[in-house]
Amino acid sequence: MERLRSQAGRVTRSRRGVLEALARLRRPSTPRQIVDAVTEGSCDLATVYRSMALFEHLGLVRRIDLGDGLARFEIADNDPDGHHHHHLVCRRCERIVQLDDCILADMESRLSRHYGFQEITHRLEFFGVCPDCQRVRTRAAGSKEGRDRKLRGA
Amino acid sequence: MERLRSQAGRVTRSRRGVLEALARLRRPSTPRQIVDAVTEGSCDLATVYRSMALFEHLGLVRRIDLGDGLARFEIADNDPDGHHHHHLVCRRCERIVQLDDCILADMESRLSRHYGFQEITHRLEFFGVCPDCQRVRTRAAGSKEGRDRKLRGA
DNA sequence: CTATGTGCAAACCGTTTGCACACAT
DNA sequence: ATGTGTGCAAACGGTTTGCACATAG
Repeated sequence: MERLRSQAGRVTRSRRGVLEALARLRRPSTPRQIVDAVTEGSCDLATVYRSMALFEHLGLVRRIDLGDGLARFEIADNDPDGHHHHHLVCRRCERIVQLDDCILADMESRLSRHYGFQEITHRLEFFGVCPDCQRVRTRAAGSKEGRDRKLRGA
Repeated sequence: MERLRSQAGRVTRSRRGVLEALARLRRPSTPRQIVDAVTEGSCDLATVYRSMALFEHLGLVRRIDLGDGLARFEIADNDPDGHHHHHLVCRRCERIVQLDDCILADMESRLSRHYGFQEITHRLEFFGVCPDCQRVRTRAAGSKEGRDRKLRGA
């Protein structure tokens, strides 16, 4: 929030609401989920998109792509840049596990050496069926909110 | 093609054309690129989507997600199932390098043991700036076709 | 007071679908 | 002959944008 103030951004009710909502959700969330989670007053979808663009730019938020065509965002509350993580996502319910270490740094430097590419980054997600969903043959076990799309695995 | 015939699918001009086009392109291609590459006669976008869905189901084609919101497909000419690969994609031009070994199998089994997830798969892509594009400060070096969207890196 | 942010509605764009016609078998 | 596939155009759904109004500074 101070980050905003100092960087020539205005602190509005919407922006505060959106950021609080995202913090409260405490998981990678879609713009739709975010508007629904805003408590005081309401907030337009367009505003969420615009805020997310801004926050991402400021490094307050990270965009996650799970390959189902929906944008997801999560708070980048860890150290600003040095740290990123990947996810283990249940194909049936919404469960998402954070994986906190990433072993791909040396992979990247090897690729750089081998192919001459620079500024290499990566995108890595794992998909599977979580323990709860293994028990319930058919459908999601964990959460109650409506499923949107099936996640296609790698 | 025989795969189609045997599996209760009809061998039509469109399907042949689409598959040939994809083979000729020899890289992960968007539906748009595929229609444009069909030589004999023309083919509707909808047909490409339908054919890709079918071919993917038959294991003839793989769907690639590079995170720019466009579907891409590539021929799955390698062995049907045991083999998959990842990509190293230039953020500026269309260059895509195939990475032929995947070191994540044991990572998956570790995740399975640790979190209890099953049927684990993954999605892994690397992004960077290819050697040619490093020389040309501003724009794509390699190919001539119009850029659609910038690829957001991991 | 004024520049920035917001809501609303329309535009966009890739993808999917309904339907009547075409064609492989 | 007939059931499957195709083109066309409309529908869809997430995201983006234009514009007039609201508001933080």
